[in-house]
Amino acid sequence: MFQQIEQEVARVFRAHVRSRYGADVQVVLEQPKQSAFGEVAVPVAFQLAKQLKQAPRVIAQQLAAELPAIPSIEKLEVAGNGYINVRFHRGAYGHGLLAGLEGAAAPKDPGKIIVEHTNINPNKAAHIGHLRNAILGDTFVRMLRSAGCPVEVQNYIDNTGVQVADVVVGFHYLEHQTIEQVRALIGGERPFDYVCWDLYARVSSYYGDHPEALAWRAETLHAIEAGEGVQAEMAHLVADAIVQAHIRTMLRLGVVYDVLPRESEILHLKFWATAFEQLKQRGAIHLEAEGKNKGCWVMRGAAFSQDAENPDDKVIVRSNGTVTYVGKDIAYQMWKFGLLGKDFYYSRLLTYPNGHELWVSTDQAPKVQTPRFGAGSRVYNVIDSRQSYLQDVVVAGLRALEYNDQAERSIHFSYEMVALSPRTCVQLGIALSEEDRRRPYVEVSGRKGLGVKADDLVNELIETALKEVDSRHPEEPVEQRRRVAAQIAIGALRYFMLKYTRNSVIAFDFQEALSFEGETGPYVQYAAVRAGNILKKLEERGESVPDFAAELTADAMARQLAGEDFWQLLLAASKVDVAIQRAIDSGEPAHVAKYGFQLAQAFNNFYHGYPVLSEQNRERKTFLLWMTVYFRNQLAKTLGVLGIDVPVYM
RNA sequence: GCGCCCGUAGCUCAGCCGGAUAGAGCGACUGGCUUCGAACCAGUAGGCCGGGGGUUCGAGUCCCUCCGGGCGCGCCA
Repeated sequence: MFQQIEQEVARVFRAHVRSRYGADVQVVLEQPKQSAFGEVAVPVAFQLAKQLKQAPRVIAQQLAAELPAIPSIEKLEVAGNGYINVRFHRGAYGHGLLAGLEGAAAPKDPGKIIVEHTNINPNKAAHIGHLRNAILGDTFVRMLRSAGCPVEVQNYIDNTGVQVADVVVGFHYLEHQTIEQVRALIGGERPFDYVCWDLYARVSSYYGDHPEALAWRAETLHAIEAGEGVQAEMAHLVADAIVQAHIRTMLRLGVVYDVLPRESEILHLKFWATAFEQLKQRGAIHLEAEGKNKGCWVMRGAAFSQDAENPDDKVIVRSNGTVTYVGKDIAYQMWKFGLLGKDFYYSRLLTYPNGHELWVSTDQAPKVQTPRFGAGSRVYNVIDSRQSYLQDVVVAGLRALEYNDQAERSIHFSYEMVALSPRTCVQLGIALSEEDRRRPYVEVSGRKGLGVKADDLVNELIETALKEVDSRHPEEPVEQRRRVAAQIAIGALRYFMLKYTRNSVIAFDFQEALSFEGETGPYVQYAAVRAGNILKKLEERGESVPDFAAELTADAMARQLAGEDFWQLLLAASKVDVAIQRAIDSGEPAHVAKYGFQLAQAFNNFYHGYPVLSEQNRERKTFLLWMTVYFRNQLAKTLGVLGIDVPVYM
């Protein structure tokens, strides 16, 4: 509703400026600095001042006096040096919201959007850095879907890479385990992804002491690529089991996927060979005849490097004929846009509890009809900012193939790393140097096995939340208390990962993450629960929710919204879609989180200032109840976009 | 060396395309529970928006420069 009025205001202003001054301006609308100034501010007089050589204030006065009437607008006021502040017709606005005239705006670009996120090496348990990736990606997907965009969620699985090979080295060469023994571990007491977490760290440190052991890695990689031998079989076993573990971990946070494209199929279905041909034909890469890259197929550094002076070329195919990670990524990116002329086969990996199906790539033609994936019109790759150089190379590859539109629509949705606060390092028993102790944060290393595992963190959050829930609701069933505690824990975690903008390094701190007060997920959840409590209490008293549409006429709305308090509250609550759209445009899920927090603050204000149930005036009480229902719905909608549930009680 | 990111209240961070008096949470200090349950609310203190130049009607925001910090720059992924 807010958006529609904004569009209408901009349209009328633009048309009027064109006919009155013969100038075509893009009318931008702002939020007035102070809410008392009105709902929308139009600074168009400033834009015109230069062209017309007149004071902005004079132009603003002319515009305000002469602008054709807009039904949803009550009046225009000139303020400051030339702002035109717009005041909505409050009764009509409230009545419109009540009548459900929201109407989601149609997406500008109806094509399918692909969002790739999570993308964890399937060789060990997920850690908090992976959580930031998955939560950012998943929330962005929810934002896009909320705005009506069709979205496909991909989680790329590098099941044939060095990291998986290293764990196989650990099982096979260091521990002399057979396939059967590893299989037994998968169903064993200790979570398999935790077992691999430790083993991977051991293998990494073993390489440090015994560099000759790197031959084992080479042998294993070779076996994996050839698809033969016990190491290859073990690699599949390990990767598949770890993928299952990751999917379970992410499901706890409400993160689900549509398809898992795997590197093994990129290899077996010769995606690379196809891409290689295109790259060669179009001259995007060339065979280096001499120098340090002799015998390699390289991409010219000038194509992607920011360093104009002496750009280093990027090796795409090594002199031994094997393709690098970037090369494979170019092929994968081409597939995402439907530019490869090839597709995977798919098989169903599992069905989520809500019925959603998860598919995985395969190299075997299926006997039954399956969905198809890829061929998107816009691609977001949620990848940590440390890989921006490689992402630049991938985009340069598309450009070198003259897929300029697609290069334009390849978006590196980058974010900064999650480090640990020094305090949390000490808590985890990680040794710190004097220097580290003084830093605001300390980077952790998966190879050393240092860091916070995602499941450990979630477990700890649930235990902390459960203590609170138990103390407040000892009479409720244990199972339900656990469910509520889990919802609060996930709310806290998701909000924590979302409250920072993407290019801010998060210094993860247990104490902060475990907090449920202030600007946190539980604060927002609590507001929604409180709204629900009012309605629950109403029914307990034998009253029922009034027929709002029948009782709250536009006149009644106008009366109730005449006061500044209610009007500002309602206005804030009506802007969920505005906030989401703004967050999509700026690529910042944090903006939705911030909005949710402000919405909760607004409701807590309302809750504190206006006892709903004890209100004596009939119209006022009906209005307050409607506000309660409206707030609860808007809070729930915002939380839903953040991937956070509203518990039944708190 | 080159490139990218960051520097805003004691701490952690917001600040939309340059706009009106720079915001929030935490922490500190004062107050508020008669259950629509305080995981809350009200209030106080706290700022040369890293420094310096510029652009303009106007700069936390854009440009240049310096200082400080982080991250990249492999025939690893």
